[in-house]
Amino acid sequence: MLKISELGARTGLSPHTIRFYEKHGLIEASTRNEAGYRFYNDSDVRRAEFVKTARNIGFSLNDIGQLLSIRVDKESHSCQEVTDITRHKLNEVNERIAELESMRTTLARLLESCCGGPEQATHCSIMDALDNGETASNQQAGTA
Amino acid sequence: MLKISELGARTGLSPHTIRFYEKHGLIEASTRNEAGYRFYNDSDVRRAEFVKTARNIGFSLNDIGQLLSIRVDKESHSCQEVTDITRHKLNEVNERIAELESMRTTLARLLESCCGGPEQATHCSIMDALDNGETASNQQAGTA
DNA sequence: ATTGACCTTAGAGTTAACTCTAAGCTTATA
DNA sequence: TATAAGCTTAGAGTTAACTCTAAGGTCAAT
Repeated sequence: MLKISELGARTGLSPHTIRFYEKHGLIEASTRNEAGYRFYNDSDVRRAEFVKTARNIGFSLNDIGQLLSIRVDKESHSCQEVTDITRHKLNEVNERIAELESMRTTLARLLESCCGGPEQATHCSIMDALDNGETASNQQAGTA
Repeated sequence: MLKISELGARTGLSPHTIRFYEKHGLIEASTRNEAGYRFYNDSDVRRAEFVKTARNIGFSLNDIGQLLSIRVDKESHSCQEVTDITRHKLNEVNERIAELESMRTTLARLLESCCGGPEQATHCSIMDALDNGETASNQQAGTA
């Protein structure tokens, strides 16, 4: 039976975070001593490790709550429910990557266009581009 | 001279957001009428459009504040200051993309491993993987 | 018995970037 | 002249996931 700081050492979560997760129904201490101290048995530890793993992968606490409710009663849930959650997360991740890649393209183009030196920014091509409303989907060509 | 809702239509920002940006020093209305209504001249509009462009690219409001302080006095700032801000943002974006790609790899692997069907989740390979602490940097091979 | 480390709770604070509300003027339209 | 649409302010609420604080009780070691 582990105390909260020991569970923290085991999982890499702080005691604060463990209590926070408990408040949100993700982790529980199945026993307490007379003084109210939390004690975690093997099953509690495995659940906490599940939470940490899912968190590392990038699932939100809300997603993890859904995965846990499947985990405690697998017979009543299907693989499809699990893949739905996973696929939904993958879609979110893909969308976010696409946004960031668009930003990356624009930022890289801006950096290429500017000398980056100690010159006054009076004719800085990055400032010009921002003034001219240039974004990823809107590259100006030439000098009009 | 545009009223706040007209500037909103021009930039795609809501009046609420424009006031919020004003509170943070990003946008200003250089004149007000007797009743206190904001009016935006051409220079104000260009500044607001600069803000919107920078925002679209992905700069934070804090970054934009720095870019604006260069913009209003370009002679006192160098191209290097501009590229420093840009490069820093690009680094952030690259780091975040790397994290998300790691998540994507793991999520895709999980999805491939699971049938995704109406079967009970009792032996779901995604649930098993989460129980076994599998992450992007930690692929288990075989059945040990 | 004392000290220090650790535990408890409720609740507030953090961050970013909005978003909304309430109460009350002002302006434009019919 | 109504009336609706739009403007003003200060300030509160939202979201996610923590993170910290205060005030106090407990436990292990000396």
